[in-house]
Amino acid sequence: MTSTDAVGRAGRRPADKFEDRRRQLADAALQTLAALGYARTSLREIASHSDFSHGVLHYYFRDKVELITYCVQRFKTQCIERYDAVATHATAADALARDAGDGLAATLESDAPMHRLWYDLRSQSMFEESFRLDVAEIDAGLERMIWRIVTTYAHLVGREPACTSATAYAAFDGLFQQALMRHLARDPAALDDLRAGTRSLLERLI
Amino acid sequence: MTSTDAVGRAGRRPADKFEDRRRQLADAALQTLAALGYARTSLREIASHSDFSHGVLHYYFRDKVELITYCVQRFKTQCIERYDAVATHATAADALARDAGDGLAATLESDAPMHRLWYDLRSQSMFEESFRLDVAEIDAGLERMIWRIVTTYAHLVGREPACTSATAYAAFDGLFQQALMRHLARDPAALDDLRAGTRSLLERLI
DNA sequence: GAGGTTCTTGGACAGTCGTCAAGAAATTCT
DNA sequence: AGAATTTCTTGACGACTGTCCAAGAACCTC
Repeated sequence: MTSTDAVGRAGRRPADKFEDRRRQLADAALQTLAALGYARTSLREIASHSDFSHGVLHYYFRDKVELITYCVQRFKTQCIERYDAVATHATAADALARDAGDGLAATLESDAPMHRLWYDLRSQSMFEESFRLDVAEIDAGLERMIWRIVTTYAHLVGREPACTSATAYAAFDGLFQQALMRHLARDPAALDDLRAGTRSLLERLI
Repeated sequence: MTSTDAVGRAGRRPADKFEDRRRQLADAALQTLAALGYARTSLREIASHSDFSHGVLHYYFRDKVELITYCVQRFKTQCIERYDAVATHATAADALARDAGDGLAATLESDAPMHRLWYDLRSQSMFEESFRLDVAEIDAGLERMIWRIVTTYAHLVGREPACTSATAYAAFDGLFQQALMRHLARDPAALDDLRAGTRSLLERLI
């Protein structure tokens, strides 16, 4: 029976193989979620985006909840790594503002499906308590990234931030979300407005 | 056949009765959506929140898409009416800032399920094109409301807004969304932080 | 290569979904 | 009042869902 018990199996000898397969399946699930949204993602749809049949999902995950939770956590680590890599080694304030705006616009354009998945999952967390912890941790990581940019910018112009970390993140998050929606609606000005808005917010929040 | 054709029926004589019932069913649907979220709302669940059985939904709506679309439009009119009623007849800047923060905090606390439905539907609109138009109109109405507050505040302190209407709305929307999530997670500081953040943003954006 | 373990498949299950149609019930009209 | 029409209920349908399982393929060790 242990051979079909994902939890018991997870801690065993060739844990690498087992965990690798979990990651592989979770990536297929994330790809499906980003394409269809949470409401329309089924296990068979996930399996069809992978190299396996739908039955294998219950060999590596106890049930759908564990799979989705694992996906959210995996998504979280990817986000944190990504955002921790955002370099803020600019030496001039306006260069930093430009780089920040360009960076946000670049990831919005290239990773739009991933970002809309993030907002979808965050909305789900308002209905499903089981998602809240992971979502809150991702949010905290994003808030730290924004705060690093804001404080660095402030110091480059010889000032201090004039708002809390939470307020700064909320403002940038709202800006990014609006830009994402407009970009998905094929508004050609969405990216430029995001760049301009980033600059405007940076100037205003310090 | 016209008796079972919702579209053909809608334009007939006692159109009031027919339209009233559509509104009644749509309200039951909105109540269900606010409670369960979009992903878990089924027609039978909606009917159980009304005084009718599930079959009647297809008498008043062609299919589920038309029902949900009708709900979004109805939700929109309620929002626009509500936000157009937000009085900005304060005569002092700090009184307006306080009223705005109190107003946002009050509706967040009393209508939290409705607000999380809004963010849920807005996320869905990033996946389902059919929602985008209505969602964009609600967003535009919200943006106008925020802009009225910002401009009124600016004029009360003898200045002009220092950002675009879109940027101001994005910032306040992000602030409100963060506060809503924290409030739903039973963070006792969520409402106070929303009030403080509102004041902070008003001061910063002009 | 044989035997045992691990992995994967594909089908079956019980339940739920949106949809529809037949007829009962309620209402309106004459 | 009865007839006609509108409104609503009930039960069914095919499709899809998450879950589970028997069977076999693939892999490894001896």
